[in-house]
Amino acid sequence: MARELPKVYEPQQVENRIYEMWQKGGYFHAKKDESKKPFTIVMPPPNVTGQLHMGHAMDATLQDTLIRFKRMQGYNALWLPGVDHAGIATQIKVEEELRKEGKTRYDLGREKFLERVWDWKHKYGDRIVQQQKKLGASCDWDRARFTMDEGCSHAVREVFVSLYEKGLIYKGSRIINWCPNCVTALSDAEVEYVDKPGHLWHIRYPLADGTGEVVVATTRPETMLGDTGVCVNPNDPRYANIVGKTVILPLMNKEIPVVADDYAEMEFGTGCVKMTPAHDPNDFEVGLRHNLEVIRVLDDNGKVNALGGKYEGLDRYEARKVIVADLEAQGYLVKVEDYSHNVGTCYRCHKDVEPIISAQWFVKMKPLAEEAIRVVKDGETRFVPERFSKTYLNWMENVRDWCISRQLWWGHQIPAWTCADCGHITVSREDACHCAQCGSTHIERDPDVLDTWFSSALWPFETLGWPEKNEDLDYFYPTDVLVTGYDIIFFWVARMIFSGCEHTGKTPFHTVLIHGLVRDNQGRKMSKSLGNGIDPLEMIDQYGCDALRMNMITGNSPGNDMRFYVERCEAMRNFANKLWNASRYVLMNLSEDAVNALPELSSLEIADKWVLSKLNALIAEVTENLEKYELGIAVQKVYDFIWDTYCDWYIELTKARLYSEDASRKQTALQVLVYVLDQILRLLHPFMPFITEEIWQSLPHQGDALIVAKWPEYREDLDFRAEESHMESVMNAIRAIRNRRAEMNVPPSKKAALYVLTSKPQVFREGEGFIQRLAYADTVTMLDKEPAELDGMVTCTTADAKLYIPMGQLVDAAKELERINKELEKAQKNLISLEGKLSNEKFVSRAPEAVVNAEREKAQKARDLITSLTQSKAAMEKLV
RNA sequence: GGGAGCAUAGCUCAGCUGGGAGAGCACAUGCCUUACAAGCAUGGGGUCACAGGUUCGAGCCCUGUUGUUCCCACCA
Repeated sequence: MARELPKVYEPQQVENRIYEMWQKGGYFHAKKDESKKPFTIVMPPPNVTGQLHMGHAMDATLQDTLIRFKRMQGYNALWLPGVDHAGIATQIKVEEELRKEGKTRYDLGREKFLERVWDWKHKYGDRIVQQQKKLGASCDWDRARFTMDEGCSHAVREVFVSLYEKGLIYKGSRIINWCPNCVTALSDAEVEYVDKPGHLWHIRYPLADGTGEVVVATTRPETMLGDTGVCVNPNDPRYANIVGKTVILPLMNKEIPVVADDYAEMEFGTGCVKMTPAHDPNDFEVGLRHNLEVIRVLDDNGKVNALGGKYEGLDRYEARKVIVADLEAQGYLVKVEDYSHNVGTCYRCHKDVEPIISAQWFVKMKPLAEEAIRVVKDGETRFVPERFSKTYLNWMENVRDWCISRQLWWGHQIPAWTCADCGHITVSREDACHCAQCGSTHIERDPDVLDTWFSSALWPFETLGWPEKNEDLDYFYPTDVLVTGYDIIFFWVARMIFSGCEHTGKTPFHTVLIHGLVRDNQGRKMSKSLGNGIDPLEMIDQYGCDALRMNMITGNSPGNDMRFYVERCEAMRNFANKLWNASRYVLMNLSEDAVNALPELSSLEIADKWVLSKLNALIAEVTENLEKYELGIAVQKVYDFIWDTYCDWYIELTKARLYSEDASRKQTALQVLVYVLDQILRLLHPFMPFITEEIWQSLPHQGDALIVAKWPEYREDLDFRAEESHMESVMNAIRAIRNRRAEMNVPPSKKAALYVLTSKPQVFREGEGFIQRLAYADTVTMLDKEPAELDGMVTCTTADAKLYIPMGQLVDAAKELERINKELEKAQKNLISLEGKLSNEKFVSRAPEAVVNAEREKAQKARDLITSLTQSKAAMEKLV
């Protein structure tokens, strides 16, 4: 045939070439075409700083598989890629680079610093894209977007202003999560709570009137510098008499009030809580109710500020030590207990987060959440697996206002200008040059930028041109499926849904396909600090992209974490090689003028009908599985069909014909071989795109490329159930004979005669050749009754036949008798259980008829088997 | 405190609507059978965590228990 294929599949020789071919063919590009239905996936944009990791590989494999499946089904499939500017992550990277030069971002100033970041983006921003291409991603790269590009910036500005105009964005002083290390505010979602061992310090606060004292307990003694009250439960008899009095705040020597509020729980600690409204969200709330002063004692870097008296300038942890020591020295410390508690940490740098009162911008979430809840409850957006909708709804129903301002430079700067003269804040789509209220030109733009997720939230529609009206948006939006890990449901999925609902009036996708995390082979998260990460690119180099992709999908179900085993890559590489060699077998036998078409159905033989019928069922099932997002099940079926049905059986079944002199029989076999191979390649292509395309190109084919070939469909005319079951009868006989020979250690080279007693002589006559070849029989003889002489005969019994092999001296009568007894016992047990079932009146009357009949058949077969085994037993006993 | 997942062969995991307990790897035996030793054939190995319940029938549905992992939540 056209090309001589190497004996071992070498992905390195194939993948880049094939990928280039696809790109040149423009197959990844989707443009509006009313004659086709669109199918759209927007890619979760990886961080521009990112290095490809297994999570990306998982994400990309699932999406690419779906997109390729839909493309082959005839949809106008668009997979829209892009990259995220990743505010904090990127800024930190560039700042690190600066540090090596001995500089900070402040040395450069905002403008110069941003130039540096853009330089960095232009230099490295493409790396992750190149890596994704290695995964075989069939994205429409022409449409690739960046969350900071002009269009996205425009969309962000539009959304900010319109939400502000609707009163859904506001600026206010609230307790927010502050990372003193990253020096910025964080949203609630960006805080990770970690259980850390700590202490509970019990501190004595004397009553100002000298009549006693209260003892408060705290995990953060340094915050006492900002204490402005003490809180007890109004129903607590122990403290009823001191409510309204004041206590002296130790170290600060300040009088602060005792207030009564339900917040204090009588059972916990002493029932008495110190109030630090500037550094604790609950205290803040209590403070509001009781008019407590708000004194912020920590600065942006987590150091005690001027309001902290003599502790000014101390870092929060140093301050803690010194304060505890002072308390102890002055006799205020009652006791210290070990106490482990939840500490909020920054999801970026993992340093402890400080709750701090600060003026920030917020999105008012309640009104936005309503519709976002409705679309999921009404099934307009469905999570796969379903259980994640619970996670989502639970979050959405309890969502709090979203702090969107960040004290960074890299990001979308907030379009708000504050007037130095009248204090009015002007929020505007165009850059403002004067105050909208008083007209003053003494206005200054808010230096803060928006949370990175603010722009990611718009991803499904900003990438299609929103807010401009355009045909792509009309055609491709709403998108179809969103594929992502469960770890960013809150960060991203939830925010996309409410953003889509609010700004486009439509939920952005009908399905959210959730996958789990890829862990190491011990079940640990892959992480830099553990050094247990496995580089997907390395796996691709070693085993090929297709093998890695198969590893990601096989044996995995949606939403569940998976452990990564290099061994499975190896297994999948072996599978690729298996397919490769099967294809070589077919190609070796193909003539120059071979065509890819089924022969006349009338010329098909039993094996052909068997394989075609099995293929037909496979097509129906795999298509259904894929449509239900059961990729793991789908791929398993294709794998089994290829290895077991096609390679181990069908190819073997065709060998006699291929090596025979009968040209027309040979031709039929070849055409079926090619046809089935072609169909297999199509079914496997979404999972293993490279090898399938490479082989397909070598086969006779119509069309330019497998990537755009038509997805197989079930064909009524290829449903050969009767022949399928006849073939299975013959195969069962072959298996039984092989089994018996293996038990007796008879080598394949040692052929033996075979006598067959069967109720389906026709079938076995047709399968004679197969039995000879695959069960090492030199002759096959049909019997119409039990052979008279059973000496030296080995018998095996299948559902349809009794097979006799004269093995002469090879038969160890004692051993054989033992085997027969064992089998007989098993059969009798089986029969007893079946008869029990059938004599159960309830079973017979209530179970579906088909089930009952099947049991009756089984029982009959069991009886036949017992009869036949009993005869064999008798014969064998004579020999012992 | 609330919620969710998981528990099936030595290991890692599938098992879609309840009727046959499966795959890969590992293990054992025999094979270089003209596509493939990265292979072929054959085999051993499971109380489907435990206890109840529903059902003619439960790995699958319901209740509870135990173990384990994760998510959410302001108990100082």
